[in-house]
Amino acid sequence: MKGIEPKKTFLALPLEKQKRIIETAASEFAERGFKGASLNSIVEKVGIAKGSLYQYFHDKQHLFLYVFDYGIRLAKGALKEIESKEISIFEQIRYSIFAGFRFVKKHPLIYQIYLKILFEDKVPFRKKLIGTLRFYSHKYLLPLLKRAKERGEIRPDVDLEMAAFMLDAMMEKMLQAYTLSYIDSIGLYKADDKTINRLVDAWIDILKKGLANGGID
Amino acid sequence: MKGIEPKKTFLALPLEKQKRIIETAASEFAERGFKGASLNSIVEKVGIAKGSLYQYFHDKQHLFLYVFDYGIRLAKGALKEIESKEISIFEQIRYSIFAGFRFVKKHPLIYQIYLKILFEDKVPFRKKLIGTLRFYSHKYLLPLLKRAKERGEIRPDVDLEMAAFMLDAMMEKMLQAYTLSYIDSIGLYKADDKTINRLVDAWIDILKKGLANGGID
Amino acid sequence: MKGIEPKKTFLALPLEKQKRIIETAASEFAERGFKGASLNSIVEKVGIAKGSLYQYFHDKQHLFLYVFDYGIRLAKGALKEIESKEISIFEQIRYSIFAGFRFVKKHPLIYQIYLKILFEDKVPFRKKLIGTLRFYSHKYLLPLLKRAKERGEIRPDVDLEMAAFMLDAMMEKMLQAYTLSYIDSIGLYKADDKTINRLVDAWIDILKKGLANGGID
Amino acid sequence: MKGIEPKKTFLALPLEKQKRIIETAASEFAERGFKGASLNSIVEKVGIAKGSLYQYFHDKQHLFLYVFDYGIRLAKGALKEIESKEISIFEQIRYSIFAGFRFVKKHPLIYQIYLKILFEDKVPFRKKLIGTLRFYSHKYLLPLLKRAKERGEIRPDVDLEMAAFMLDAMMEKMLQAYTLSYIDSIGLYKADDKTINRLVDAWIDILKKGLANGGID
DNA sequence: TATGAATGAGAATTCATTCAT
DNA sequence: TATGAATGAATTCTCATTCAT
Repeated sequence: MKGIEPKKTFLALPLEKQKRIIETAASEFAERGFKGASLNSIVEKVGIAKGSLYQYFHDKQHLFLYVFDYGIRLAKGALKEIESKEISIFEQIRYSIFAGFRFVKKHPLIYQIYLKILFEDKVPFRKKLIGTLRFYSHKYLLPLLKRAKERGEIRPDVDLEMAAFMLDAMMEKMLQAYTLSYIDSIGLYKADDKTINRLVDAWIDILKKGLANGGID
Repeated sequence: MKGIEPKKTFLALPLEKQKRIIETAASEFAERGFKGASLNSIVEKVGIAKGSLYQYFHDKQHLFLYVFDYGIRLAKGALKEIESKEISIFEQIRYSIFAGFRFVKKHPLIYQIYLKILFEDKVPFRKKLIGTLRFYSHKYLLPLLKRAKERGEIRPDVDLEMAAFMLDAMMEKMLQAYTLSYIDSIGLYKADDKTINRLVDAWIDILKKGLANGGID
Repeated sequence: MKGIEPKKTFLALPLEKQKRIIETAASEFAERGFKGASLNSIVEKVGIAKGSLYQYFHDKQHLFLYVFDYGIRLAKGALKEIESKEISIFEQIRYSIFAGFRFVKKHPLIYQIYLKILFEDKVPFRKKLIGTLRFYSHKYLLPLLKRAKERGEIRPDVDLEMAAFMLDAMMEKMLQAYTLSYIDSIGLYKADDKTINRLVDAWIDILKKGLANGGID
Repeated sequence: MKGIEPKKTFLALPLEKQKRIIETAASEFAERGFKGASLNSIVEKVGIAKGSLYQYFHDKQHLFLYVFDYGIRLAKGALKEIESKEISIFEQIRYSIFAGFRFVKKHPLIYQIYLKILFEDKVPFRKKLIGTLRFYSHKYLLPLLKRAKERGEIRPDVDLEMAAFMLDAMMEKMLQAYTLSYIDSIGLYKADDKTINRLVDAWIDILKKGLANGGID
């Protein structure tokens, strides 16, 4: 992605300070969205002067993009490993979901920012951002499913694109439920770890029945 | 729900004027989100004085909540009819989805507000909103599924809460795909009417295989 | 000139208050130029809230243009009467100069603003402004000279455009000298009223010798 | 002039570097005026650190004054040669004008700064600048005219101070017309080279008639 | 009850100046 | 001597909210 470089002043900062700034900013964006976030509030929390932030980032948008990009890099790493595992498609899906869970547990703000931006109109670069980060997207799921079909794990008459859409929907929803419950304990679905496990198992079960060759594998 | 009552002055207004105010506000909130929406802009479009708005609603948040509540009431109405239809659970689901489509087509702003607000702002505010919407999967879908199980349309070992969650996720994602493509042609999945139809068909098909008694049809 | 209307809120103000605002703004623009003028400073001097100024004028530029236009209207009036007087061209010139003097004495800030703007690049509308207000410009002087030539007051071989340019230069310089000395008593040319009178007389004298038919009238 | 000395560190710099700094600063001041000029922008263009500029000059104002003074010295040099020429006063004037033209063509920024500053900012600042420039009409023109009168080239009854003022005004206006048309084609008087030549000729002609001994040539 | 002018806190951003290295 | 990061006051402008009429 272009135009997300911070000024070199920022990169010259002690890593500890860089991190403090990014995480404070992430927390502000996560809580208030792009428009709502206040640079005033960020500098105050970090404990630097207003002008300093502008030594580090060209403007609010650049700061946001950098924080977001930082999140993207973290997220991409989290899913990489699974693709190559020699396990059935259903196991891959299960792993992916739990990789997602681990990710939002470790970096809750990043996913929150993603959720915030998803439907905020006036983030000028919204389309680009959404395209960049769909946690379990076509790009990730469809190849997985195709290979599974070739291996005979999925019935030949299954509409793979449909299946990818369905998986995406489910996985993202689960992530949302997990995140929300994790972050502010709204507990929409009483989504504690135990319940989540049960949901995932039940879902994989239905999936198998719906997609797998020969039904109950 | 508490705190969403407008002042009495608003309810004393001619219905036509009430409607004009709500719909203008809805359009502003849909376009700019809660924080971004400008009361200035609303009163200007409606053609009333700024002070008047404060005669009708205590503050911006109250106005927003009332508009949102208004949307909820519309949505509930749209689903009422289906519950009573004497058709299989899978047909009910199909009907529900298309009812949703018709709804967002008829009241695009309402759904947009919902999307905007889904992850916006401070927790207590959001909690109230989302809590309201759980009605869909728990109060609407779960009873539907329970009755279907009783009628033997669904395998006895299916985890109904899980299934409700799954249906909810799918329907919401479809609505999102439909709405987004409808509203600003982001078209994450190129979800034109034809594609949507195909998705729904394929999905109902998988659902049947996953949930229905008799397994692989 | 377009786009110089203040908001109606401003026009609804008591005339006394309108005047106080315009004159305070004029004084600020005169002292600091367009870029340098501070709205903060203006509202503080006037004793109104920062937001109020924005109820009156769309932005800094609109405020400036209004103040400037207000000056233009004053200036145009000051020169109108002379054109029609039944006196020799040299008397008309003398009258014009003193009309200018009276004007800058009465409205010193207006002329100062004009001088400020003359060479300030970043006033976006600079070209238009300069075109609008050249105190003794071609548009004003050339017709005067043409009629004088027709009446035989000026030698037929005089290049009128050149003469207009020359008159313009002289008159404007005199105005500047007068203004500067009047405003901050720099006294570039010890340009007190007496000296100014002597300068004007001597100059008209040279002019007659240079331009008039038959030399010494 | 007091207060325009740079710090010793600046004078210790290689001449080439001094020049680069002054000319870059001149270009910035010319383009944006005193208030508008950004030290950030200057140091960036020159390629030195911001702190360094403060090693060389006490502050922004000192830098500006030094740049301006540098221009004055250049201008004085340009006029030196003419004074000693053994030609009639009218020829000297003609030469002076064209010397001025050549100067603004060679150092357009210097003259622009002069124009910018002419009426800018607080009085004491300006007083210093304009005082400096009076040298032209009083220290340069007046002696020229006195000698011409002694040589009998000018009528004995001519008010020389007045004449100096007049010449000054004309020459400045011509320079302005020339510069403005040269710099940004505002072309108040469409003052292209040809027109300028015609203006100068016509003007010298009128001057002769107005000032010269023997009157109507 | 309706109005809309007034308010002032708060937004993002700029920039001359300082100072530790 | 040279550096450039840090500062914070100042800039223009927005907007929810109040309140006198």
